[in-house]
Amino acid sequence: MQEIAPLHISVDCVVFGYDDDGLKVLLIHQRAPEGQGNTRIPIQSQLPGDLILLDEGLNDSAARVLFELTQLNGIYLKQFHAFGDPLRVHQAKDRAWLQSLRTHPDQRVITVAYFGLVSLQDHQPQPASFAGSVEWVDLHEVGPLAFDHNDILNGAVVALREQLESHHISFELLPKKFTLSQLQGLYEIVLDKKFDKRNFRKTVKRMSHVIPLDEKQQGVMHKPAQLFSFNPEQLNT
Amino acid sequence: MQEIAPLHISVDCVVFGYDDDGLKVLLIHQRAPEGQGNTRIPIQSQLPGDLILLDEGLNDSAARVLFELTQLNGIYLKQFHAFGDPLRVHQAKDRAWLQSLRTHPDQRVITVAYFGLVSLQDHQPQPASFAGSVEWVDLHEVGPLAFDHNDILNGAVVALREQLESHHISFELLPKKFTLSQLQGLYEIVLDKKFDKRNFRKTVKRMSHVIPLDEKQQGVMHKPAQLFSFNPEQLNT
DNA sequence: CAATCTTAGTGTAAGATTTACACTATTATG
DNA sequence: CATAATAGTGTAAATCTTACACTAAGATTG
Repeated sequence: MQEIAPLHISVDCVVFGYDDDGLKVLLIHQRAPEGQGNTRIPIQSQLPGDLILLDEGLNDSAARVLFELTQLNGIYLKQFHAFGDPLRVHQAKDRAWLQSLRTHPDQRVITVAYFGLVSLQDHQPQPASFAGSVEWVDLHEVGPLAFDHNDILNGAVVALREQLESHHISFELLPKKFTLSQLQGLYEIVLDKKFDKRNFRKTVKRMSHVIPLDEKQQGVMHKPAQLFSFNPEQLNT
Repeated sequence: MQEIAPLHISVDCVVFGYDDDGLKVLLIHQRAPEGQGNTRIPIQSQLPGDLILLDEGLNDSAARVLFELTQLNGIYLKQFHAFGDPLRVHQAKDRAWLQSLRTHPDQRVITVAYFGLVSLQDHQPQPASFAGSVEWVDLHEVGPLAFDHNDILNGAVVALREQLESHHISFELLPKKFTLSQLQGLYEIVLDKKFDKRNFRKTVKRMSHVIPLDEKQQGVMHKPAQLFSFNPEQLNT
């Protein structure tokens, strides 16, 4: 019987953050390891991710890794695809970084990718990481990333679009109390498509999981909007 | 730096086969290994799957493993989920089988699951396998499977339902030339839902990738139906 | 306190899509 | 040539979607 060499498995998280300013992704800017002046490591950005532990489930691993790298905790995380090209971590631009970090830098790594959703108003927007600086980057301003992380990001955007309407996940990106204009803005930015205000509101009123509150927006220099919230009881209808 | 033990990775394939008789799944019936009378191995059915090779991409691996186990070749295969519960291959019912088969039977295995689609009329319906007998089992008659394969199967059914309408994959399950009644029957069985014949046909006529042929059904003891085919050029519209 | 700025909030009519529904047509068979 | 079995077709009502423009409420400024 053929002996099969074992491989490494990682998780990578594409965390989307939303506020009135737009849709962001959480990236880690690699930091050159200290005391290694000899190797010139090109500094790149990458998605938060790491190898999974020996007895850890995939979902648990994604939550742990994300917390360790970014301090984000308890957010919505959903697996969307496994990436396993044998050469996905073997491009020249990535070798030096891996050599500074891993005991087996040439080992093939298969990654299970998750997308996560966060309201930037309800979470600290600038978490810090020991592995490098962490920042929210506008989706349209993401440049070339390490490894195959641009592919992973693109896959996450597709998954987000597909699930926004079918899976009632928009509330993960909004503050607990939100206005209908915020909800509409979210849809417009994620789906890259304009909606008519009146028609959008008609549609929302048919959704039983969006419930109006007896409360108004405060501190805005215009007519304050009514606030709404999602009813978690009805999210799976 | 913490040393991370490498893990095993497998692929598992949920192959759906369709004919006028209904929707089937391809299962492998485990065969007790020869010359090992001492261990009582409970014989179970399972999905075709195996460990991936060291330098093999995930999609390639799924195609290879499926071919090796079932002789099926060149069929539509799509990844839909990775299953990684640390205990997914460690239930009592599965230990004996793995011990007869693997050099490291206690090693954790993460599996990347694919669903496949096949027209039973266009493929040999009873492929043979060295690992055991292979059979098409009606979806409603699938009993308890080895490992977590019932979970994987359920996930595949959900993925198939979600993608049938949005991704134009129905033609993978039908013969190259098919009648509108066959197409309707496929939708009814996969989505578990009845359609009105006239309304269904109106909808299909709006699909530019379903093209009528100048040909009729033969050998049926009733009015022969017109045949249609899918235009692969327009499948991504 | 009046004027202005800014976004919130609302209804209707036309067009498009979806739904419900029943009979005739064509071939094979006995 | 009668029967059995499925193919194939149209219309009217109901529903959903779309396009579209003005008034309302509060904050700010002069």
